[in-house]
Amino acid sequence: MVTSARDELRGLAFWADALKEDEAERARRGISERQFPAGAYICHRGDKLDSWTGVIAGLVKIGAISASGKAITFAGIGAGGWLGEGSVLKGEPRKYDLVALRTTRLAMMNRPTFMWLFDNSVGFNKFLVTQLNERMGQFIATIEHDRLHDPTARVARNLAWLFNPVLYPGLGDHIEITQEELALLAGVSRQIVSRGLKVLEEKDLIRVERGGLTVLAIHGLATYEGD
DNA sequence: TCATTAAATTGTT
DNA sequence: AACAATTTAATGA
Repeated sequence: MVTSARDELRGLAFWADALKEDEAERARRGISERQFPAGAYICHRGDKLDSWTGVIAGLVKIGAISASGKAITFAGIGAGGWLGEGSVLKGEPRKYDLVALRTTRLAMMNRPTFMWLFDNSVGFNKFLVTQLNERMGQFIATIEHDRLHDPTARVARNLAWLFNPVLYPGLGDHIEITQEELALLAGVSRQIVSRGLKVLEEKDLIRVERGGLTVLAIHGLATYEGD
């Protein structure tokens, strides 16, 4: 049976649907896979990692270390998410750290391929604009709710990010993430996550399972502000 | 298939 | 941070 480049890509990049066959072929050739063990740094701030990066399986934390030495999480990226288009577009060094929170497989598209798609593919650009716009909205919302000190609300927000249906369309309503990993994302202790998830479950926003959870009301999660 | 053991995850203090 | 309880995975009869 004949499999097109687009079919091959579809398994690891949902945006391949928006590409024409020759574009998909080019994209596939420019992508290589790498694997990182749990806890490994994928890149440090300042590195010139000029590859556009997609998460095939696993979980990646985007964060930084502030001047005062505190670790800050900007976002968590689950399977199906792509990141780094900003740094690749501008040819700049990364402005943040990437850490694999668990064993993670990444698809890395080299810069020439990325730039070629950027210059030639309408479908690819549509995807990029959507992605950038959605991320922008996410950060605005973060700033708006800057005074979110209720730890449960922070957990809720980080969860809502992971489930952003625009950024990660392939994802269902279920995700496999341990409470420990969620604690690393939200920047709170595992105990807080444990209690927080129970609160959210009581409010029928999620259903807690072992080694994962199911989201029942994504909007409620995103707007949860505590009591 | 079932029982035992080890490892991982979660709830609590 | 440490501990106990619970669930899953792995192993071998």
